[in-house]
Amino acid sequence: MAQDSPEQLRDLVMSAARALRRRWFTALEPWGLSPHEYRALRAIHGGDSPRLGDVAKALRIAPRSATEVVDRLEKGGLIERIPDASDRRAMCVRLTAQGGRVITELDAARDADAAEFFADLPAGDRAALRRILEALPRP
Amino acid sequence: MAQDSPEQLRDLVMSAARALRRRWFTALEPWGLSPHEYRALRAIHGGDSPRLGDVAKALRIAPRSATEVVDRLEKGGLIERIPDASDRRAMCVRLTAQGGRVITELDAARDADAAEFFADLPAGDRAALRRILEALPRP
DNA sequence: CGGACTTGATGAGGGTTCCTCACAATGAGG
DNA sequence: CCTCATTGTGAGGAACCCTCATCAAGTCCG
Repeated sequence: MAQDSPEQLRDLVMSAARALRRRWFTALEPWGLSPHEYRALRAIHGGDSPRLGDVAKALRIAPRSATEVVDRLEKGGLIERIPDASDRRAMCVRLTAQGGRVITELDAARDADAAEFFADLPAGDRAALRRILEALPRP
Repeated sequence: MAQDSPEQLRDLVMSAARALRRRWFTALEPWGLSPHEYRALRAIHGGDSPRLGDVAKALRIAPRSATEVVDRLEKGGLIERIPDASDRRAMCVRLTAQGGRVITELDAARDADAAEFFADLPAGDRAALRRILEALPRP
């Protein structure tokens, strides 16, 4: 019998990821943000007023596409463009007060959802899951 | 210390899924199919000459969008539209001989890739991973 | 210094993939 | 028959990504 076959494990991993992603989408809805915009907001939050080009690198998209994501976030009042002090060609991006609030709320919602998702897992299983997943090939 | 925290587990699951998805995408390239087209091909293969509407349901997309996916696959010679015997409004979709060959090859490549991905995992860890992932909430 | 090349963001235009809405053909029920 | 629902699809649009061209500004080098 092909118990614990690689195909089965792959499907289980993908299924768990899909469930997480779907929950995340749903949790994101009240804020009117797409997953991609959240990712950008997060990159800007973590990157300490990064340039547009840095945002593009963080999101692995073309610089031109970063302009569009930043446009949307700026239109929503979550971030603002500010000139780079050391290079007058470049624009930096930074969270507004509202953007800071939103990302705090979103991170909390995301963590709460993760806690709920793994709630029924005993401590031993959590440790095993972490150890096993960490042993898998990196992207 | 927040060891084995839900957030960490979530990130690990997502990371493993991302790695699998990226490998899959790369493996798919030689056939010139997008992941979505592969999924459609699979749904058609498994669905025994389903209607366009059934394909849409299986892929969780709007019927209008199923038309487009089916258009592309038909253009590539992998499937063909045939009239529904019992309802003259409806069109059914079925694999061509080439489509059958392609999906056989793709499934084999996908399974081989999964085997490689989980190759270094001991049997005990495989069993534990399966058991733990199966215990998680379903989508 | 001053010209040549590079680099940062963005306008213009295009492709993919999804959507909603409208519609013609067909089926189903009074 | 005469509605009313359903099936696939044309039309048109939104989101998201791309490349290429452009302009301003930095950098390099004789």
